[in-house]
Amino acid sequence: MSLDDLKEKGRRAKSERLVARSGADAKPTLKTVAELTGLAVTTVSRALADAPQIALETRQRVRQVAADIGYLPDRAAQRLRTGRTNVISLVLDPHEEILGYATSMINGLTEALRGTAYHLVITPHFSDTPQIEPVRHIMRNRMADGIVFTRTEPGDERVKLLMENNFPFICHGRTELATAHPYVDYDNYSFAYQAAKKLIAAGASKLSIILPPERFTFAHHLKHGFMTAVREEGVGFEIAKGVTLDSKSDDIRDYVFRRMGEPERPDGYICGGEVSALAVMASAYDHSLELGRDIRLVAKQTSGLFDQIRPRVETIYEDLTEAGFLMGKLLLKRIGGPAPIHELQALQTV
Amino acid sequence: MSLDDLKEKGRRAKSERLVARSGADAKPTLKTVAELTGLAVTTVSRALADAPQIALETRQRVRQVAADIGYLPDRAAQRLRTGRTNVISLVLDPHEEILGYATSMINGLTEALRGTAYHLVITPHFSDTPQIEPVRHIMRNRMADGIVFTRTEPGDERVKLLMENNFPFICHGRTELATAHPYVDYDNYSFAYQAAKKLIAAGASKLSIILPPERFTFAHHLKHGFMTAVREEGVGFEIAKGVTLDSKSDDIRDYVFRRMGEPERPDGYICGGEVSALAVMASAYDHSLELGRDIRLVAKQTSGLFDQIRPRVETIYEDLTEAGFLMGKLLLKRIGGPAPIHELQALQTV
DNA sequence: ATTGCGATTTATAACGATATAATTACGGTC
DNA sequence: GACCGTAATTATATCGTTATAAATCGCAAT
Repeated sequence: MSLDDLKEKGRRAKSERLVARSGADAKPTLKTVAELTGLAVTTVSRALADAPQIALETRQRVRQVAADIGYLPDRAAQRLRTGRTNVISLVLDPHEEILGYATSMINGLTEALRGTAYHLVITPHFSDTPQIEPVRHIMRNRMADGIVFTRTEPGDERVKLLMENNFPFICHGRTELATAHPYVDYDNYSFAYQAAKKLIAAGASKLSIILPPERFTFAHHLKHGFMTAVREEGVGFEIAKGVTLDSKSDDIRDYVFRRMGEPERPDGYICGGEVSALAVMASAYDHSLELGRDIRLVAKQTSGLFDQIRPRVETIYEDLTEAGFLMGKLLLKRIGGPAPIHELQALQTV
Repeated sequence: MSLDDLKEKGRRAKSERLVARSGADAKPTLKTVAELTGLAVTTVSRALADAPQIALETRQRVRQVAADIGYLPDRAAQRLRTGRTNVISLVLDPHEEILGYATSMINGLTEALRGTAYHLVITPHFSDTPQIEPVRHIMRNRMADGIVFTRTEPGDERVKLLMENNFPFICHGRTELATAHPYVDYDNYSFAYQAAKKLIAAGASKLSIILPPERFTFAHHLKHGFMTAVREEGVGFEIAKGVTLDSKSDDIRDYVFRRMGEPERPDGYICGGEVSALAVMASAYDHSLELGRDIRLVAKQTSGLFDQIRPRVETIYEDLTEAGFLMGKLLLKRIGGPAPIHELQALQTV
């Protein structure tokens, strides 16, 4: 086909388009583009997919026309035909009400998904059903191309299930399974270790740490880092009993308040979350104990919140937005092709 | 479980999948149910839809078989055929970093959507594109059956667009347009009014309020409530200049701190958000001003955060989770059939 | 027996995309 | 000019569902 022919074809297409404009306000489909270009639907499809068998010239022309009329492929049709959903599911545990936890993750994820065809679907996991249910459901019914979840456990059933079925996923936190799996984690060991060292260096003689529920892997990491530090320093310590970072904040405060009134009370607290840190501060306040003198505190900071808290508290930062972003990117890499797992792991430093 | 065990399990899963191609383990479709019941696909479809033309006995039998084999309709196919997406889009502004704002909304929304066929998709609205873009995109390309958005403006373009096109939506906050539209709002007028009255009753003589950016309707409501109260009481007042609730929290603190060092400083602050309230508290602390004596504060509380803040701060509660829940329910009602708009409006009391 | 009718069920055709197989066009070779 | 191979395009079938139209059945009325 000569250049002139192509130009002619283009002109024809253009005028037809003007005619069609008035006729159909309807949503443009491949058929629309096909009619405008005078090509077959199949050709248009392949042209837009940049298939090498389609002449470069044609590809460009199709691309142009598609852009002109604002053609966007129908997700449902693509999904039905290809089996790909273009959906990433974020399984959220409503217990994670730790202020901006979910928000930060979501912001990071959407940023990672930006410019891709992927949509982010929030799948709640209601407390009256087993943790694994939403994951199984998404996988079995192909509701998404990839799953993101959090609060990973040492022998996490979700990880097992997804690995067995070779289903793309990424989780925040990691298991203790022998098999490697994709994850993004924060170095909670170092967090607790360094927090303890800081407290001790500041003069604390008996440390206390409030841990997450024991079923989560990061509870073990925190505990391990904590124990290593206190043993190295030979300092007194205790682990908060009866409350966890998941407890209602009032319960945490009640516990800490009570403990502060007892003999041999701890004088250094490590808090893995912002709310629990505030609860410790409130307890100290209610006991008229002065922070930084009677009681010391190192908290994990995941938002800008503690910049406004007085008296100033020593914090160590965990970037959850970045974690979300990383998870998104790694998951996309995994979905694109089966990337080697060692490339799908990331440990954020303290 | 050992590495080899996992690998073996993986292999098994893989081969099962291959064998299952046409077997009973394949994802069940209408066709599967049709074959099992000896009925036509059409009949099964209608039976599951509880069409009255299908014999009751048949309906029950189909329902039973479908349940037995765990049949679930394919969303993509349904969407393609019916045009309904079974998706609700929540358009999120990443600027809404007001701690748990988004999380609360999402929790409420998922609770409202629970048990329905609707999925919640998070659509971010990036600051480098016009606010209306994601909404227009969702509407034009039928990416969702309904839209939820927040931070409504007096002449909100999104509301106009969606109303004009009769597209189901609900927003948090309301416009000042002549046309009624669905919304869920909080009574910010009363909030500011009552907050001011509380401060005055407690002895404050010059009030200050930090407002949201002026383009949002609720900024006007807050201002109006505030102004009404201070005029009624004939007390001094000012409106924070140069900072809004959307400002970086450090900037808010810097502003308040500076203002507190100047003559004729306000002695009563009204904060529409938790972070700004903390910034005021931090400023007071940094000036060694005592809260409740030198400076008073009434804050809007949307989480349990302030239960842990000391000294205790007077707050007025806004339930964002409930707002999300309400929005979900009202939107579903609107989607189900065109409910009269007056039934789709809710004003949460202070 | 034939017709008609309501009650059920079924066949067919789409929705919009893509994978696969088939077709056309074109230049070069003998 | 017939033949071939490559490049480019097109036809057909299909994903799983539902809307529409058509068909079947049993039974009563004629």
